[in-house]
Amino acid sequence: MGLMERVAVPRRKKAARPVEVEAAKIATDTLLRGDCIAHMASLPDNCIDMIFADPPYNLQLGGDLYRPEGGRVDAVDNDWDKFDTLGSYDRFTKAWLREARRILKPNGSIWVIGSYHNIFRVGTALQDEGFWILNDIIWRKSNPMPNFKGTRFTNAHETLIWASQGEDAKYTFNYKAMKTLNDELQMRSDWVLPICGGQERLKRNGTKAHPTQKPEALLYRVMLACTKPGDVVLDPFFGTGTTGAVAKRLGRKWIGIEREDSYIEVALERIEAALPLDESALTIMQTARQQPKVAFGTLVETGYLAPGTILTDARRRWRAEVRADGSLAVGTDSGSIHKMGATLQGAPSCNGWTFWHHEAEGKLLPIDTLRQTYLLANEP
Amino acid sequence: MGLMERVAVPRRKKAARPVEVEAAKIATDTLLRGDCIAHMASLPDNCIDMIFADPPYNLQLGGDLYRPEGGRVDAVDNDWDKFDTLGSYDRFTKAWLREARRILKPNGSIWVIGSYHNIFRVGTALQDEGFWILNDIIWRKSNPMPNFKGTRFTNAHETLIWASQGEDAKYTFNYKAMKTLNDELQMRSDWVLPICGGQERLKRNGTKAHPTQKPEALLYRVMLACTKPGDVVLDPFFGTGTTGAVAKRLGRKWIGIEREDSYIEVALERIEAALPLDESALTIMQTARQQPKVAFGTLVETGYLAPGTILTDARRRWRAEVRADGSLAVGTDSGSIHKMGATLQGAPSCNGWTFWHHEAEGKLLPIDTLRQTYLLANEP
DNA sequence: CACAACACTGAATCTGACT
DNA sequence: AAGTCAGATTCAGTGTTGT
Repeated sequence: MGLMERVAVPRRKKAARPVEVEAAKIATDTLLRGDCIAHMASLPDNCIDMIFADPPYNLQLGGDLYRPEGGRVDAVDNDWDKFDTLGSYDRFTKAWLREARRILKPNGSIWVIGSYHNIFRVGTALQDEGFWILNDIIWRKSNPMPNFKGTRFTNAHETLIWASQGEDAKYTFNYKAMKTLNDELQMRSDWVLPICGGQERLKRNGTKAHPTQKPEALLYRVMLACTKPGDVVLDPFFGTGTTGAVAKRLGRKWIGIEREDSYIEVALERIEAALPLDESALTIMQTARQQPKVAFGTLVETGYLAPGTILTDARRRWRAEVRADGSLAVGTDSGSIHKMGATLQGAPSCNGWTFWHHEAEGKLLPIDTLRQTYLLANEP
Repeated sequence: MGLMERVAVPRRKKAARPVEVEAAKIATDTLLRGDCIAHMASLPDNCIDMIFADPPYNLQLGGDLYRPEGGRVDAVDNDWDKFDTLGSYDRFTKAWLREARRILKPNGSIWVIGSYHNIFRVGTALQDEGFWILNDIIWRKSNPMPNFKGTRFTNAHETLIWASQGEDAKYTFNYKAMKTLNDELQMRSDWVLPICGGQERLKRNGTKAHPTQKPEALLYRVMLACTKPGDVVLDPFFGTGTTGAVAKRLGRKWIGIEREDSYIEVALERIEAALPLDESALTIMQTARQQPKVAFGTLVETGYLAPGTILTDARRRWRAEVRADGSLAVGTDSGSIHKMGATLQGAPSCNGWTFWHHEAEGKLLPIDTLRQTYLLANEP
């Protein structure tokens, strides 16, 4: 039946391990004028690190609707046509998502923003096309437009979906940078940010240049979270170029696609004026995972810790002896610092670096401090 | 093509103009044991004023998840949350929504709660079946479970969809009650509420009676917003009966459908004990007023402070550079404004907001003044 | 009895490099 | 492809135990 065929897309597991894809050379920091599906179709496979998309919320904004046959949808005001309109929107969504998926690298990720009018169609299409949703993010507007009629709740948020290429795909997530940005607490899925206004809001002849210009702070957080300096960011619905301006500022490369001449003009001026940050300001907090690894045995070899030293846990409940090969001995048993910590506690795993302590200057210090000392002294 | 067939369901226009339907007599304040689709099928047309539904989320969890301290996360692994494919989940969703639509009065409305795993499927199905989405509501959890592995953003919210029978359908919305509840400000589409725990969390033999019990405050707000006293509220996924307990308290009639005996037992006891229209019920709505906390990183994101800016202490003894992620860099060391302030002074802690200063109009001002400026401009 | 310290818990799609 | 193992990772709140 039709429904099953539609959703039973086999999950691509292509990114389960490092993929050696030759990244094609493409022109970046450029704006492509015209239809986004056609332009994406002209790009090679696996060339984009991140896609940020702010697709039209309804079909009026979308201009010509996409139809496989190439026909054009007329706006007819009856119920049947509204269903046809949902179907058209779905076809349009699937068409651009399919191209997006093809040009996105195996370890890239995609962001799409929308409101309740379209975000459920977009989310469903993302899943149906094989993307794997990582988070839905709520942009909570700190100063939304009130609901003047008092007929509903004030619509005070928009929704972003963040997805990878598949369940087992890798993706970039600068965890520590996000945690730092949020005063040392994990960044949550709800982001409080003001709407775009004041000096930032672009105007032409006194009126706003674009009806739904996104705040740069939103793109800033997205890019800081999910890209590295030098990554290529594509925005298929470029509008007035918020994505390009932030990419330039953050030292990322960008490609924008836009069909409206009036937006293009504004976008190019704007990006031209944006100032890139210098490299030192772009440095972000690294997670421990990203730091160079030091084997425990290295500390023994290099004399930071002598064989025969007695290690204990913080409460001195267990004792272990360091051996010359970097293993720990407890009674007749022995193994790595992690394995012994886990075994003694009966735990499934254990970080030996923080579990085991040594006596130094009358204090009990985790052996992790020795590793830090070693790293400082031996940094490249 | 399959998609068109799927969405081209003829829409019932029954709600386009005032409808004089004889409301059928049905038994209320009762729990129906068994499958929700079968039980809904046995109810007459147009007999329900509001539906609140908390369907399975289809979580698709992997293996066990362990906390950093070693404990195992007690995950949802119930059979009722398992579906073979997205397609089978969609068929299930459409089947219960279709019955729900039939038994819901023309001027009734429906609420469905979910997470990113299922809410996009649900929203799409609602629209395809002809429901008209009025709002999507974000339940922002004040105390969500963290992301233990640091792999994504903390999943700190769930989404509710509120929909009427059609674009021109009337529906109940107690605007003034919501405004009063929100300190005379329009109720927004994002609600901050704690998860269900403590005394409210129902237990059997010392363990939670239901893995996903919803807080009464959530149902309280939904019912207060969208029903009148005496209205009939149906919950097709009744669980431990939060909907029934709140309905009784607020003087609404309720019908619950549930197939798990263990939940039914708990639900009946609970509703029996609930007091109708108790004055104390109002206290559950006194949600913690969220103090406007601003992270230092927000000032960087929103352009109040540019990356690369040099901060100093009041006496200009130390200098630090602001980086893109809101961290401060001093030499090779870096960290949050608080941590770096403490480190440099050799103090156990430090209030970075008052310690660090920036140059503005020839004066050295604490960065706390920037925070005040931000709050003035962006407070709702 | 007060208070501090510790233990436990919540709708979670929760590692990665190497063999 | 599956197995092995090093080792990184948590927030707000409730309830219990210990001093």
